[in-house]
Amino acid sequence: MTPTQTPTQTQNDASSGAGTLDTRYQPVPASVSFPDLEESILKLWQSRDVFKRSMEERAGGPEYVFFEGPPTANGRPGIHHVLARAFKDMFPRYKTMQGYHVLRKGGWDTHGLPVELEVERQLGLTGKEQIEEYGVAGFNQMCKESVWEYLNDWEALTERMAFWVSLDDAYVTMTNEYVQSLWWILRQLWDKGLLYEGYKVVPYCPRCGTPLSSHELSLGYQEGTVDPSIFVKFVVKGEDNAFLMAWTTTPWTLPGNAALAVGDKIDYVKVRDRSGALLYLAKERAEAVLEPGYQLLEKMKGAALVGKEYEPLFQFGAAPPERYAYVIAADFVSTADGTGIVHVAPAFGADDLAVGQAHGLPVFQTVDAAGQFKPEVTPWAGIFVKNADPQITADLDARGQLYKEETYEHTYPFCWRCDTPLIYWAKQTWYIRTSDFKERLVALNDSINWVPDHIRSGRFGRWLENNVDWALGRDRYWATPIPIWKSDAPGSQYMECVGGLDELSQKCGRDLQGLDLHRPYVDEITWTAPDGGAMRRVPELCDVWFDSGAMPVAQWHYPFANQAEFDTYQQADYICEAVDQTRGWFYTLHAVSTLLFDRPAFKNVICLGHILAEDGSKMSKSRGNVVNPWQVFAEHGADATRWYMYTAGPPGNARRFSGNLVAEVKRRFLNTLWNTYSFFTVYANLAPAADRPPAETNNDLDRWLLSELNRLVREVTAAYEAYDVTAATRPIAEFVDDLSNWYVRLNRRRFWDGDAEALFTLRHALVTLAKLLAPAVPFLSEAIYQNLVLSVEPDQPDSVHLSRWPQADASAIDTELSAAMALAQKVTTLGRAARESAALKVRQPLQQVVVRTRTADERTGLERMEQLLLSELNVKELNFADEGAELVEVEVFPLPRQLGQKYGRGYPVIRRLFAQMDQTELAGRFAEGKTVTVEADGNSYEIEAADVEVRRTPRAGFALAQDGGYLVAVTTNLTPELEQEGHARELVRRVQQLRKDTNLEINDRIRLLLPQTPQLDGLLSAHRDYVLAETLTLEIVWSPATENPTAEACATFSLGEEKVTIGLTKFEISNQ
RNA sequence: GGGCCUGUAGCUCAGACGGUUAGAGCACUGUGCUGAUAACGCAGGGGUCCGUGGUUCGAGUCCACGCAGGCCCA
Repeated sequence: MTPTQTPTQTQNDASSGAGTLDTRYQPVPASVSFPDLEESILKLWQSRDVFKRSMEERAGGPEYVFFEGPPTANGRPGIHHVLARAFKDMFPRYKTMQGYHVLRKGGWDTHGLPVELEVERQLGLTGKEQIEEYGVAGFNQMCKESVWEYLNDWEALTERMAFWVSLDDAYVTMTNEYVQSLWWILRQLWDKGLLYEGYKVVPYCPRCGTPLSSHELSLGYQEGTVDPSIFVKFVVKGEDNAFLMAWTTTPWTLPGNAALAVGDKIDYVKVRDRSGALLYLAKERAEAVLEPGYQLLEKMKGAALVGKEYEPLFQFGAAPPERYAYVIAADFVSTADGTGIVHVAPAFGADDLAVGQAHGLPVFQTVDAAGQFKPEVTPWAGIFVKNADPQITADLDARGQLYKEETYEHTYPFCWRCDTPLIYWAKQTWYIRTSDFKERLVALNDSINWVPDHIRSGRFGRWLENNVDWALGRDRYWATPIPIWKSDAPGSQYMECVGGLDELSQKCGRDLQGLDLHRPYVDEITWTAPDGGAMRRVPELCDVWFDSGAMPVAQWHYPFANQAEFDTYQQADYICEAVDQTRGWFYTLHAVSTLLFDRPAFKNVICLGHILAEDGSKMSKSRGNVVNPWQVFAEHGADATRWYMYTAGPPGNARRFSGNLVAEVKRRFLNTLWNTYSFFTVYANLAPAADRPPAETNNDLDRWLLSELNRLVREVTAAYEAYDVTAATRPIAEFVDDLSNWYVRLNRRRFWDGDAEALFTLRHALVTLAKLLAPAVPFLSEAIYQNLVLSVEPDQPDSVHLSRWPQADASAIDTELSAAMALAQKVTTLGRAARESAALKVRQPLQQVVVRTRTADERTGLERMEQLLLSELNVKELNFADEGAELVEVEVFPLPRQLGQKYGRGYPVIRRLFAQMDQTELAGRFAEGKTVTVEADGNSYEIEAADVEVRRTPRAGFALAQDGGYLVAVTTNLTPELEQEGHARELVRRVQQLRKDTNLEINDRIRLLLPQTPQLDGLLSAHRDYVLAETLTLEIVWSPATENPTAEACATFSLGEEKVTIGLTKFEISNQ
């Protein structure tokens, strides 16, 4: 690694090398099309192969590992992808500039339901039955091709926005290499006993015999469905005639009951009804549910009911081995309807199953795949469950366990195909036993740096704490097959998990190289089981989320190849996706890594909020408010789009997006920077010594700018290190504003004069800015760097993205100067406001400005800025309000922080008393260092000078403005001399306007024609040099412009009381 | 129904630790300045800091309970 460049070294480099007299920069037009500029930069990068070199040239440097969360290329990339890619891009760029080697391997997600649905749509198929008819081989072939449908769009967009990622080296989840790595992982989990077959509750159509996907489910909701609504009395064990009252709209699930759930913070009551039975239910529900005439006996929280055992309603078959039939606490319990006591049937509800798993409850699967009660449910065996509802209700009634029966109207899902009411039904599927690792998942999450921070213990942490086993299996076609083979011998439970293609070849005894590891081909592989059966693959496929979660391993085809690469890149320093990935990729990465390697998969993660339309509504095709990224790029450019994304608000917040919002940042930020850059090149090219750095600048404005610049470098670097994108970008915009509207404006004269120190300072600022901005706006920063650096220092890296990140030079930081300048800016603002209030133009010089600061240090700082203030405010003297007591009014202000802390409720009293006292006398005592003691209501308060702020306000004869304790006043009386000087400035301004109107070049010299009046005569004798120098006048001709035929232009205006007409001609210099 | 987040000017957003008069940009109006700027300066209108209650001498800021919106999960 070469040593990192510091500002000082830049100076040395420049002075030793490049500063020859004939150096020139490319002329930069004042206005620019950023989209055109960006296209040309793209060509430059291509021709110099900069992206590849940004990785190659850092080989051997420390590694910074970025993981690309794989998108699916079967849909068009949208603006939300631009958001994620913009945030993904900036840290690898930053780290590369810091000397790190950052491999940016791309990735594509190619499996899963979205792909299948798209192919179904293309083929006009609906449902699995038709897919099977069409043929799985052909269907999957279509999927394989469909996956790349929008690849070109993705590649083009990625390049256009300058997201540097190696797409030609991307991992692809459907390849045999990738699939084999997944198999290897599953085999590891299998060997550790972490794969098992268990129940999963799915919306299920008993007629079609198939689970429905969530989108199928959404097709079939029907409002106004009428179901039974029964209130069931569960007999409490060990209490006499006491019942837990539960409510259900699905009586057929009662034989599957395993527990009752309460909310532990919900209030419950125990009542005696008219029959004498003791009933437990939620306090809030008692009145609505119970027949009148009950008697309240007791109140308790749900937590007090937890653990209470009850008699199971039914018992079928062998006695259940596990503990069940007791009260548990669950957070899904509410008192919106029912009784606040929820019947839990793990086989028939997702909540039920989850809470059941958490408590180790049994799953009573009493219903078969046809939706009929199984044989062991003897009273109702073979009956379709919905038809059994009345019989079950009647049975409960007969046993005295039905409190009452009603009907209930609600929205219920039906099969969109056959209109059969769906049931929620637990089917057998493959699980990964993640819940065994809950504590490790939580503990390892603690070390991850989440942005925003609250995700760690909030959304993600909560998710981990409530971890349930990962339902891995899917009954579909286009995904990674679960590599488990089962013997088909009757009653056999023999299974093997296959960890790779070679292993599969061995097992079946033939070379399977070239076998497509998808359905249906992989299902054709069988061999003989030890028990004589045929080994056949289980039908399920993997959840696609497992594909992406396994990418740290599978992107390298590990462990079959690339051991070294895997070792280096197995843990990411940085990943970034939108917030919906907390339960998606963020979780699957974390889970796979924890189970396999017991360490987090990533160290830092930015979790982005979503993109909303300009009006804050959701962006969606149906609303027609989707923004096309290409259009925004074409109109405003990728830099502007990126900059908006970074600066619009905290990354975790949802952000509004529109072309208008991008246009605004382009105008305010990019244009300002561009114009400053353009300005620099104009004057640097006019001044031969432009890039000769001065040894050291003594100019306070230069030193201030360098101080601010180095503070900025420090601040931005720290923000990058903390993954705080807003803090890494917004301060740059503020600096550019200061640079353009303060530093450049105040120094115009020096640039005009070709002042080497000013030019060097500005160039240094622009070059440093280009580097600080490179990760965020890669195009504009490249354009500036190419011109300002490479034009004069050809030995520097030939792209800003190959250059080194600037280091803050602490010695250049002058906090006193920075504070003083900030105050000077404030005073200037207030001074102008004061002038405004008295209608005194800035052009008119005034005698005096009087400033009141809050502290003595601030006064010292402002004294250093005296020249600046005099010139900015166009006054002759700077004074401070603590001088000349006769000129000012005095007010003593008790400071709330000091006195509030000291005396608490005494503060308002002190404030009231002080207001009644003689302010001048009071101020005098504090000025002498004395304390003041006031008494009220028997309390005595001692106040020191430090506890008050003495405010002095100029008396009559001043115009003033104040803010936040600061006050600026200017004298309003005009002497003849001041007035004359004002006229001189007015004259200059008019001449300048005339020069402009006649299209003179900036450095053209002129001959000025003036009428000989006493006023102009006097004015010229007092301010002749000033007028000549400002207007580049070589000769004054005392002749009325209107009568002089040589005048090229003339103008008439008022100068005080007098009306004058002036003219000018260009002064031709021979021998030029 | 549960979890997390957000709520400050018409719009986009800042507001460490509770403390002097809640700020900036955009937009609007007026005005001034200008030989870098489709700029810039100044002024004006525009705020129940989502609501209610609490803690405190003092709350946009802390606490509680709500309301609205977003996301995720049911």
